[in-house]
Amino acid sequence: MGETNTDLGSNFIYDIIDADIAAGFDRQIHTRFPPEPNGYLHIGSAKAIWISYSAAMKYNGVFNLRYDDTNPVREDDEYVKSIEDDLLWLGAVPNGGVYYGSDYFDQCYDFALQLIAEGKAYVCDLTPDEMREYRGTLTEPGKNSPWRERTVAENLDLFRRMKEGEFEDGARTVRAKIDMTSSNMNMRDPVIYRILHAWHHRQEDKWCIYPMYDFAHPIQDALEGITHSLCSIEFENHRPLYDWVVDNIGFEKKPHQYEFARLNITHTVMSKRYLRELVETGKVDGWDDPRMPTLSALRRRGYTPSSIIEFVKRAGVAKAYSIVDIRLLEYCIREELNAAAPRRMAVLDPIKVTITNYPEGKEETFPIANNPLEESAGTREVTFGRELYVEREDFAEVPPPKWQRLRPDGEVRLMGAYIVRCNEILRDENGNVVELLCTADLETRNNTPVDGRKVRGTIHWVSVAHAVEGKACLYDNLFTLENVNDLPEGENYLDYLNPASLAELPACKLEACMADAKPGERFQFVRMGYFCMDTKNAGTFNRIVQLKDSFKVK
RNA sequence: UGGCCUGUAGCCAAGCGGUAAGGCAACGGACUUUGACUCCGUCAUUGCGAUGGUUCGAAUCCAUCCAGGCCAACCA
Repeated sequence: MGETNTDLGSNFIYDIIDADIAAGFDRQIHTRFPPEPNGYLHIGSAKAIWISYSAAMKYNGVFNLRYDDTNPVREDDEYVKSIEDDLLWLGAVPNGGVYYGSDYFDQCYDFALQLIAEGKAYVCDLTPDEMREYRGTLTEPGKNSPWRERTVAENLDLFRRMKEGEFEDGARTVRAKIDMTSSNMNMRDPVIYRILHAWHHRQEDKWCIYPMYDFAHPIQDALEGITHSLCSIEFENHRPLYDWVVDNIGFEKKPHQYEFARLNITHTVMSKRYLRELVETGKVDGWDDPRMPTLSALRRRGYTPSSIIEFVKRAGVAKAYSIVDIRLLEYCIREELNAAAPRRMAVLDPIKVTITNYPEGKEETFPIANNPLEESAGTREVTFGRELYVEREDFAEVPPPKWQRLRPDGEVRLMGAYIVRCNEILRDENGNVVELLCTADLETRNNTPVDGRKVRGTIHWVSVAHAVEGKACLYDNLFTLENVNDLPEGENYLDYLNPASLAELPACKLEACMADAKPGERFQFVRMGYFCMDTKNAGTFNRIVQLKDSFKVK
């Protein structure tokens, strides 16, 4: 999955597979990623993808992409397209193929027929309310449906007529005949087929009955030859039903389900339902709004696939509920960009600097390394002149302890160019600093001072006459909730992750920016201490600058 | 208050009866023409949710308790 991710890491899924192999398991390892096409993939999806994909790769196995499209009213082709794009972007090539759960509807129907014929499933006429009543509660057993003992012939007839469209939505269901007294609610005669006259994005109007997830999923897995069906932990309670379906249909090669804890990240909303709500209510510009935790948004922000995979690997795979610090994600992109991304100098909040001993009209260029850590990145020529801008926060009139940057009567290195000394501060009528008058040590010219004195600080600068102006889009984190750290003791902030909280979603702010880029050159930059980085492959975490207005901001 | 799952540092996480890996974060310091990076150091001193027990020896086994997660859609 990308050259930087040949190391598949380790997790307990591998241990399970190792144990299977040690016990004589002789089938080729086969996994799958089964998203429902009802939204865009997000960084939590990346974890699920990585777990299944890496398990297949580690054992020279097979990895399928399968759209789990058994609920026609929620699914859409827009999502199908985006999912495949994002999956491929991550590098998780489905070497086993791309499938649709709905393509197995014929088999699902036949298997349901088979279960009915064997007396293992029946057509139930209970209304939803009645069914709820008969189901019992967490602490009380349910009771058998009055329709549970219908004859096989009658069940078969009814099911066929359900398929023919004879009945209204919800009028009847097909239920697996298991155990209404089970302590596992999923085993209390679960519905496996429902009537739903709806347009399916792929099957169109072919069907008016649809198999439920618990019935369709194990069938899909078995049919595709999946050996290890990996899913998140909320399906743990469904495993007995999964096995029931596999066993009672009588698949020879049985897939097995294993669960892992899903990914949570601090300050980040991962619920697809809420994400969709943000999109649909227009609180964000779309699924790829830079504030979203979707893969498409992260891509737009400049996160690389490998940095996301690295994050997922470092966060680990276990069954314990956890919330990973988003700073780990930021670390992963920082680590990668630091090694590879070309740099530019940039100034967001400019303060003018005039080099008083530098002749008016004169200009010269300095070669500056594009990436000091990577010689092959080469250099660029940056034009220097009498009038410059530097970052306002690189100057401190009253410097704090250990201050290394510009200060009154202090010296600082203009990166790649001269050492300058601040001699005078010019102010407006309100006393605000508007300009610094400096002198350059013209001997230094990108060298150390001839007298051997030490000048510690180094700051970015741009030439007033040559800097390229752009738009900066600044934002922090993904969804940041205000005062998250000030929540009452003992309260889980995830409780606050609801649409009401998200009303406070921070807006993207456009700010001016100047950089030593070429006119029209597109780049994002990341501030990491005091440097900037570029570009189409670069990413971000603390702040982003986009020189081109490549996305709209409300 | 039924069942299943989980509980190791601020955040993740390894550990699977032999004396607490690693990463992120944080904090010192060195280096530095990016206060970045890099480097060095500190960071669970009998402590692994708690309490008992078994054992020469327990984070690892047993019991009880506590805390958190999931489950009562004709969603996935």
